[in-house]
Amino acid sequence: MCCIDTPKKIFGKLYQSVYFCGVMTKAERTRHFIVEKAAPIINKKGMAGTSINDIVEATRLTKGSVYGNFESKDEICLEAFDYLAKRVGADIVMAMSRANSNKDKLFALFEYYLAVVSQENTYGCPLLNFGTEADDTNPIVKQKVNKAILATENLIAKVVRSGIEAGEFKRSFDPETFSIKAFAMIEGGMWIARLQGNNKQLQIILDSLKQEIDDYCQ
Amino acid sequence: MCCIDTPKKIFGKLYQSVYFCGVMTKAERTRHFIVEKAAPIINKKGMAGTSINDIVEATRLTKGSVYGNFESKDEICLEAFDYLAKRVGADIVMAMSRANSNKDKLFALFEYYLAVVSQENTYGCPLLNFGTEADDTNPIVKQKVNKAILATENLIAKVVRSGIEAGEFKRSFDPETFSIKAFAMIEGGMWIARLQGNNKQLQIILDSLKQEIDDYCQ
DNA sequence: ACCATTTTATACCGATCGGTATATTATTGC
DNA sequence: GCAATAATATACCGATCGGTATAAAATGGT
Repeated sequence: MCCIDTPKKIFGKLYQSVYFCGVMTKAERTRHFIVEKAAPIINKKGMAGTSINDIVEATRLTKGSVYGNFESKDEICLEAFDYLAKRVGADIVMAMSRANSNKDKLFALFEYYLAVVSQENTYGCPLLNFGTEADDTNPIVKQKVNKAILATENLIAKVVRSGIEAGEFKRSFDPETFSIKAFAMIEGGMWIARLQGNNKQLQIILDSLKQEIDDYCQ
Repeated sequence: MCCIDTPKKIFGKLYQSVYFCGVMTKAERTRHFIVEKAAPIINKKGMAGTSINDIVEATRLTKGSVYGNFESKDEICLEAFDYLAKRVGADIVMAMSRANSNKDKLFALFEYYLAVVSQENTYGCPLLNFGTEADDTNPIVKQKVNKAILATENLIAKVVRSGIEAGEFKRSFDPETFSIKAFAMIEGGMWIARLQGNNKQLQIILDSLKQEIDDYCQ
């Protein structure tokens, strides 16, 4: 589904890299390009902490060019969150799809988070970063994060449910409780890992979740 | 230890409220007053999202007056975090001290977080708010949050440990693992509660922690 | 290859940012 | 109560903020 565009020289500047679809118009591709470059910066420095100039520098475009494709900084932030959330969601589904049993799907989810937290240029979970900033300031982002939380929890609950139906897990394994608990532990654990600068506590948290799953296996 | 100062009229403006100690100099009291007013704003809007003007308006002082007491906005943010973290810590110790058994101390901790999350003008846990913003931008705040995390976890672990020694909990109850896990769940749970606008999931998370404690009681 | 349309760069806007010099006012030690 | 000191308000600084008008340049349909 993806294709690579030849980098274009405009006014002597090299400014585009990878596009997701060749049938996009120029404007759509540039919009996507801007979001792609802005998203990690916003995830790192926050919405309030990121200036248009940061985005201009990262894209190597100009302010007029950025505002030719977006109404406002706010719109860029919204699309940046959507982009990051969609990517995380896709990566999780991908990681889980490779596992065969439902237990292994849950374990794959844990491994994904463990891998992502130590990755360079990732700057932590976008749900946590955007969520904590938005909860008292930006109701639109807040609602988007809220939906993403519920979606992730539902994903976990669904796996547990199909594990029960497949006879893999005991019937006493409560999908809703576990999904809520596991998600809170993962987000809390990733937050701690980033602040501590290591995965020690996150590892303990994920091991504890794995233990709980094993206890519910039959 | 606390005393109430008569509100002072200066240039016709009423600008001071409650001080913690009467032997403070005027400057010390004003510093404290500024921190007291700024802290909830910074906790709500973030360090980058809060302007000096926000603090000027909240204190009803002037910019020159604020900068007469602080070197920079950064210094205010640091003291605001210290103030909030210290207050949370003191409230937790207070809540726990009223309980007799170690189990009840842990339950009291949970109740504290449950109460705080629905409180007006609280704007969520300062550790989470400052921590997520600081982790990629402000190493000093990052370290402060880091220390506060460890302190809280140690507090939990200590209660579990003395519960084991008192014969209240089984020896299989691991203090370190539980404290890490419980803290991640609480922070994650509070974060979710604030975004969802209700305590439903936090309640489930805390109930799950209580269940685990009960399972380790003998 | 041309021309209408889209997209870009330049230059600029008023507002606000964090921060400061200074004069005025309040406090404090005596 | 007075002088020395501390704390405050006013006015202002350059830089940067988010955003825009406009003209030049690139794109795309024919």
